[in-house]
Amino acid sequence: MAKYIASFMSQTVPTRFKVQAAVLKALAHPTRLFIVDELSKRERCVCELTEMVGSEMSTVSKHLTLLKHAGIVEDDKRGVQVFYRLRTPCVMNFFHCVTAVRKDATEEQA
Amino acid sequence: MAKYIASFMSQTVPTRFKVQAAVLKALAHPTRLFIVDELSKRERCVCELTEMVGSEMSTVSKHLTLLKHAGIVEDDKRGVQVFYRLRTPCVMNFFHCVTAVRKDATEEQA
DNA sequence: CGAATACTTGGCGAGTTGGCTAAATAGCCA
DNA sequence: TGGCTATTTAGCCAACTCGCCAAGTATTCG
Repeated sequence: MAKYIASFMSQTVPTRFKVQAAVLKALAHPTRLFIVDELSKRERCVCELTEMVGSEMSTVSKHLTLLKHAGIVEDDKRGVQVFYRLRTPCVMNFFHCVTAVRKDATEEQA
Repeated sequence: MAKYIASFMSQTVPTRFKVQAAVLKALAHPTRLFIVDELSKRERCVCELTEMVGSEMSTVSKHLTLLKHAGIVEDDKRGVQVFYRLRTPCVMNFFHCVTAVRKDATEEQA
């Protein structure tokens, strides 16, 4: 039965959802959310973020690379340091909405 | 060095980011975004969603369970069918913002 | 009751993630 | 040049994800 419906659509799950999911996936990690939150205040170099996060610099660097590929942050090498900043302040809107979902859930759900 | 900074915070990456990341993680899948988009229009039973998605019902059911645990949808058994609907219409705000991030990224990035 | 429908759960396998350590790379300065 | 600092890359491994199929549960109906 699913086959008939599917045949009506060029793809069962449209590309736009894949693209959006990729962005959400990039944000869906506590450390990366923390980084994004910090970068919403001001730009930071990798070493500063590493201190704040409290894991290995290589790990933080990987998180930043991932955020960069998702189009969420951009980098800027100055001397020996690499500074990261948010590309889209809009990203911060997520936080309010996500909190709302969560609050709702904990209030009403068992 | 990271240890000194970390010691100032009760946790290096606060709990609120873990909670928010969990919600984002639940949304970070093409099929689940598709389902959320459909449910933003009207409630649907599992069999309807299964047809639209085009995978096994067991797979769709698992996605729905995951969304339910994240507090994004709620279910309602009526007879032999289970209807799902969004708990928070707010979730749809994500879509506009995520699209903005993506558009930005593809325009400016190589 | 037994059969059919709608759904959920369990288990398996391929692929991905996220942390670490170690090694490579890049820029600065003596 | 060599040495130091900042960062990225590579390689490893345990844990998790997501698809499928098969089996289990629940509700309706004859």
